[in-house]
Amino acid sequence: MRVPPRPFYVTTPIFYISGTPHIGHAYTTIAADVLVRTGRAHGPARSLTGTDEHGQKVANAAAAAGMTPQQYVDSLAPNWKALAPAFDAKFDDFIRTTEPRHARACLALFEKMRESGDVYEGVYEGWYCTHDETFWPEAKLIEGRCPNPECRRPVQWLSEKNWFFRLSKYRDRLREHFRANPEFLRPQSRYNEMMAILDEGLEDLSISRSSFDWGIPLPGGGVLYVWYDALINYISALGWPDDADGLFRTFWPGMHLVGKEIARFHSLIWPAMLWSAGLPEPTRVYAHGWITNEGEKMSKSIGNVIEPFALVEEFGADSVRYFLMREAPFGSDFSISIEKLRQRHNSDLGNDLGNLLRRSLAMLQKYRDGIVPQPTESSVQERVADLPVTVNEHVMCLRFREALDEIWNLVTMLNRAIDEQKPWELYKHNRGVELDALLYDLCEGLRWLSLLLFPFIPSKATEMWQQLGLEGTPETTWADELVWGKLAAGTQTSPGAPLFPRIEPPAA
RNA sequence: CGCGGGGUGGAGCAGUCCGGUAGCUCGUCGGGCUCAUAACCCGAAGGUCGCGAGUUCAAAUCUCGCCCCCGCAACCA
Repeated sequence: MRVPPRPFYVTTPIFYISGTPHIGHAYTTIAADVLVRTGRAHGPARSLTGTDEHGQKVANAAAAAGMTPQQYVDSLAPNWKALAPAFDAKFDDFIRTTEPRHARACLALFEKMRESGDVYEGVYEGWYCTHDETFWPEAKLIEGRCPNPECRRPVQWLSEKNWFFRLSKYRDRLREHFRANPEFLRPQSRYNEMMAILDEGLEDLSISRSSFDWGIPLPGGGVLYVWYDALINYISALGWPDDADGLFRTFWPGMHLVGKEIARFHSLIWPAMLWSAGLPEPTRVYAHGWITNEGEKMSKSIGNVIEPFALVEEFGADSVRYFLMREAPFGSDFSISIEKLRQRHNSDLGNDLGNLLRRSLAMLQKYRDGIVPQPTESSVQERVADLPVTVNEHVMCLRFREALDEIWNLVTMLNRAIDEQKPWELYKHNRGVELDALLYDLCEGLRWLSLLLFPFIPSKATEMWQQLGLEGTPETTWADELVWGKLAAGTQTSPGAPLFPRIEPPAA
């Protein structure tokens, strides 16, 4: 997989506002944040997240709560705005689909598509379950009732006049695009799935609704279908179509991070919409897997939902970020457990990394008054020469785990250097030159680690940076800073508290 | 024949697309070290890669058949 072009624009899905944030939302959010922070270390980069606020479900829930839909979504938006900061994720923009800038873009896109002759009026009808808000094909119905096992209510025949998008027209172009760009949709399993859908053919898509009015109103009546409206957020947030700030010009096309269940909307429908309006398709869609709790799907009814905010409270944002990025290959489903998270925290972060910083600075303190010495040679420099490029490639191709594996090689290398060279003996036998070389390698190696790890664990990486006595933060351009020997001799370090204090398992 | 994911040392997982000495983390056991958050380093034990057949000089990897587990139509990334 190639490194995507820059400038670099990455988005999370917009989250459906009437739910509550769970660990899966955090997963996408963190991945996007790691990506964009790494991107920013190399040049211009921009990130977007937000909320999806239209649709009948929202309208119903608002009515049930005795509020107008607008009051209702306003009351929920803060929950979602709090998600990213809780995980130390920083986004350049947060879009709500109820904002005027979004409505403007949606209507403009609708117009463009109509001008292309891809929008026509038709009748949308079928068997409808009011409770589930879903149309069911005749064949799916069970004894004339809703096939959802938890519903089984009678369905009714519904028929309304709506706008349709001629999606079928774009099948061949989509197939061609998929064939020519095997990296357009990742991972491979999703790509195969979409190809299979394309082989079967695409049906036109109803893109408006007239049975309720909580949506973006169309000039001739009715509102836009919530999914149609939702996808457009990726460009409405860039200021399209006016593009007064030049953001669209600079950052589009971008890359979408989504969950596997919405791969279809992002890799088939969305590109077709853009093409119809004469705009370029996204550079890439990455559909990651789901997180399960010890192998079981999280659900409220089972009662095994892992609350993201509680997790952060117990382990800290950096530990959770690290765990989610390190534990499994990005893309496939994986199971998390509190016990595994605790182990990663103690073993990788506490023992390997935190302890490395602590023991290194402690020796520097003891032998050299905490002042970075002047080195003569390095046993590490050559072996890390390729590290920044390797790590960047892995992250940009969403191989977060592999990136961390590479970074951890440096952690191990430094821990090993201490054991092999035994600084306490060098000190005892007055072998100052060798001691200085080693101590410098350790500090410089730690500085590199702080820079390389910043996208993953921003606040702890910054703490490392400060303990090393460095100015500013590790949020800088890699090309300038990841140069071996940049750490100035004479720097006064200031050792602090353990980076990742051990977390003991609950008493049995 | 609905769709999708998976079955690899005690646990959790890579590797499977592009066949060629089975790898990682944790755990266990033994050793080393004392700078450090009972942390660090080295070594060892432990696997017929779900089952069967086929292709091949060679199969965890390709082909066919079978068994088992888990997700999707629901609060959802």
